[in-house]
Amino acid sequence: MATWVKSLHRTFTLQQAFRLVASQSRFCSVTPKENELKTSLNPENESLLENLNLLGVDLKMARQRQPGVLRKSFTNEQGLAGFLQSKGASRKIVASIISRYPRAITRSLEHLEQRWQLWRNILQTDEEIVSILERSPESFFRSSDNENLEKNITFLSSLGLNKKHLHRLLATAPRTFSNSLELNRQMVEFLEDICVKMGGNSPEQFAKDVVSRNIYILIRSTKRVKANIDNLRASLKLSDSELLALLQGPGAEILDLSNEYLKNNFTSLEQKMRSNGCRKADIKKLIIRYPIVLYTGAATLSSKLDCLLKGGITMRQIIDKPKVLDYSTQNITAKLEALHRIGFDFHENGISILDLSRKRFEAKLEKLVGSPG
DNA sequence: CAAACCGGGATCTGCCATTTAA
DNA sequence: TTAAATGGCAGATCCCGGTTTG
Repeated sequence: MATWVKSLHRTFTLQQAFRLVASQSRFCSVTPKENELKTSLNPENESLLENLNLLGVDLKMARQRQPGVLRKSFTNEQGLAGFLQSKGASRKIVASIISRYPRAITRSLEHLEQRWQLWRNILQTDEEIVSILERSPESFFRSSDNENLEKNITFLSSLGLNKKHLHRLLATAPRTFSNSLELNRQMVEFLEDICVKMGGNSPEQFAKDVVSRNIYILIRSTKRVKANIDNLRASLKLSDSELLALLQGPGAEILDLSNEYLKNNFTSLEQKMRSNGCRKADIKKLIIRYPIVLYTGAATLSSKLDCLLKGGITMRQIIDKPKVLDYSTQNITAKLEALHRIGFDFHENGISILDLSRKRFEAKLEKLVGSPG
């Protein structure tokens, strides 16, 4: 009874009252067999199921994800639906949200209103929030702790992240804001510790730089990030200052990769380069200058390198100009073909031309054709 | 002027396991 | 003992163009 009373603070509809009576009478009339005792004592709420059905919710999916929600006596599916629709979500979106994260229907209007406002402090429009909820309902609904959300915003701001950073963070890694403040704090402190241990003198700046360069870092475990840092340091034999510079710079982008994936990518790149006559120093140089090379899966990277080598480009040139690896194999192939047609000489002219956006490349190509040389 | 530098945009969730709360 | 809350995991690039530099 106590829990019922507690949940009564939110809108109490006639429908919900009816549902209570219905489920009680069902409870009384059933004489369960022993092996069915559990489910019969706490069956799914029929009128809730009906409600959800009317909303277009995929019950099978909801049941599979959070079965307990379907057994609750008091829920707020209508309030939630109305709320989301008032923010511009279509019926279909609402149904999809509830199907994928049923617990959403346990939130009160008051709570929803408050949480939405907090998100609106960072995101400009309701549409933007709706699109994030559609993408990832869990990020918004998994935690019911608005106070914690508020503290997170304060905390992240205190790191020196400005409005634009926060926007990017919430828009692309919304889970960050549902983390407990403590978890976020741990990651930040972990990063600051790294900086201090490596002899850096501005740990706060370091942490801020890493977070703003890798917006996914706060939804990773410190264990994972630590393992990646340790592996990078060991496999590249980095000094403290080298490591610090790498992490504070472009290296931050690969810290959130899963440990095995990063390790595999490194090993396979190393092998590939060795078999093409590179030495340890070459490998180190490439990765330090262009750590994102490790972001690419082994198979993809390998065929990309093959494509370049086959096109008459040397490993040496790639190491000196790693940005050419930015583009897809397909893109590179097309450029190589176009350049081959006009007899472009990479030895003479370098490979910078490959590291050009489509527009710039085409403009360049036109010039080369127009004035041969 | 071209080349080099540099950062940002799109996207990045959905599930499972464990801990905590009622 | 449930359900809620929370933490953590695997997954796996490409492209563009403004600005600075030479």
